[in-house]
Amino acid sequence: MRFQAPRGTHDILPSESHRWQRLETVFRDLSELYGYREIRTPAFEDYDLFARSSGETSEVVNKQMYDFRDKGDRHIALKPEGTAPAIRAYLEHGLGGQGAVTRLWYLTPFWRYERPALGRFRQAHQFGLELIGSPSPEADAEIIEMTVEFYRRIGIGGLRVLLNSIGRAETRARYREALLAHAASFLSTTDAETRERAEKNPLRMLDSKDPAMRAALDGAPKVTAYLEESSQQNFDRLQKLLDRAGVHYTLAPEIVRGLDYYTDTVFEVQSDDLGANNSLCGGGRYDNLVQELGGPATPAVGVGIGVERALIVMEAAGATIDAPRLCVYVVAATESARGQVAEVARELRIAGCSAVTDLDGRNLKAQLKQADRLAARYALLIGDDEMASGTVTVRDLATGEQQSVARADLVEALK
RNA sequence: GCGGAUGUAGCUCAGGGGUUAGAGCGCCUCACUGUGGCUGAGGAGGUCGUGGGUUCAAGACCCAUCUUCCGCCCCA
Repeated sequence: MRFQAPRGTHDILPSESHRWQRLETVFRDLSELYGYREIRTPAFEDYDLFARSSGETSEVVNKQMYDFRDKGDRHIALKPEGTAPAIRAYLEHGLGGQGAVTRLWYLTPFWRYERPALGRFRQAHQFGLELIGSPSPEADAEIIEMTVEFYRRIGIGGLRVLLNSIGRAETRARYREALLAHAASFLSTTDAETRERAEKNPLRMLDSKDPAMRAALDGAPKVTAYLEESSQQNFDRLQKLLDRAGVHYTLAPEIVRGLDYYTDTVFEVQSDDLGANNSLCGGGRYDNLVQELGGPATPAVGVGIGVERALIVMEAAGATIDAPRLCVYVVAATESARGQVAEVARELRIAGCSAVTDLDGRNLKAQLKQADRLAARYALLIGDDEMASGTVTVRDLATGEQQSVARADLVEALK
């Protein structure tokens, strides 16, 4: 029996893990620059945490959760997103203190039971930012600016940043009715599935790919026309702040997001290199979530950035990341030198120089071949001659040039 | 959950009922017993995704199932 990784999951192999490491470093450095601190939450949580936060009728909760009963009959779910666990931990440990603004970042796997396609997996990863405790558009701008800066730093700038405001919960309820009323005649002629979906979440109609639906929504009221005064003011202010920060964005009334907890600002970054799943990241403001999860009324804003999707777009954009190179391969040119080879390798590693040696008694040629394959910068040859003279032969594997270096000077010579 | 394509060597793929299943790349050995890459010669490596069926005969045809890929839905 040969096993395979479960459907929709992937091994990250040595040939690509350095790309992941690079993205992680960029994101971590950026987050810390803005004063965010890392939070790590468990892989699984109480099922109800997600049911309550994302909305019982949302797709994620409805059909995409990996949930199960554990041996203590607890209803558990693998996390399908990162925000709810972060807020749960924030509340559980009183991170907000007496109303302080809290900045959190994380890197987390998440799980959704979906049919795999381009950029869509059953286990994926996301970088997340949560800025908790500020109602100001300045906070929204900070999150969006960081997101755009992240993409710039990994070499995929110039992406579509789509921005919208969906207002407060009450606003949205009124807007939903208006939208349903506009589409009523179309919905009465369409299939049951489409109708059901529309009634469950009318806003979803807005980003439908179905041409008939799009036609039916032609001339439909815009959510921005329903915004309350404070929402509109904040939205205007956010746009000014983004302009000032040099962030290019497009107003996109069709961006509504799939999770119920969003309020006012929502945004998304898209790319054409992702096929049907063109969303690179998604975020927005969620002013009711903290309270819904049992905390004090606390405004917050955040973003989830898809790691796999960022990598796909980087690949398509030709943004390459060099694999780390081995510094030296220490070769035993004669059998009697094997002890010395191990000793030299150990010294070099202490000095911070990566070193590999042959373990299986292979001959000189085979060892050099290994050195070549591992893309080592230098092969260090040690044989009877070198041992007699207390030297090491340093061979530059790119040029083939060799020079004899005294063992005492070796670390210095390799710098 | 629905639709389409797909699975043969480590990798990329050919073979479309008839001997012992092939190629390129990669790997190992030798030419070259203290020198990698280039060249030449030789070699290893396959339950043809899995299970059933049809047939004198199945890698090939049929059914089921799983994977991967793409689309729908949805989203990162």
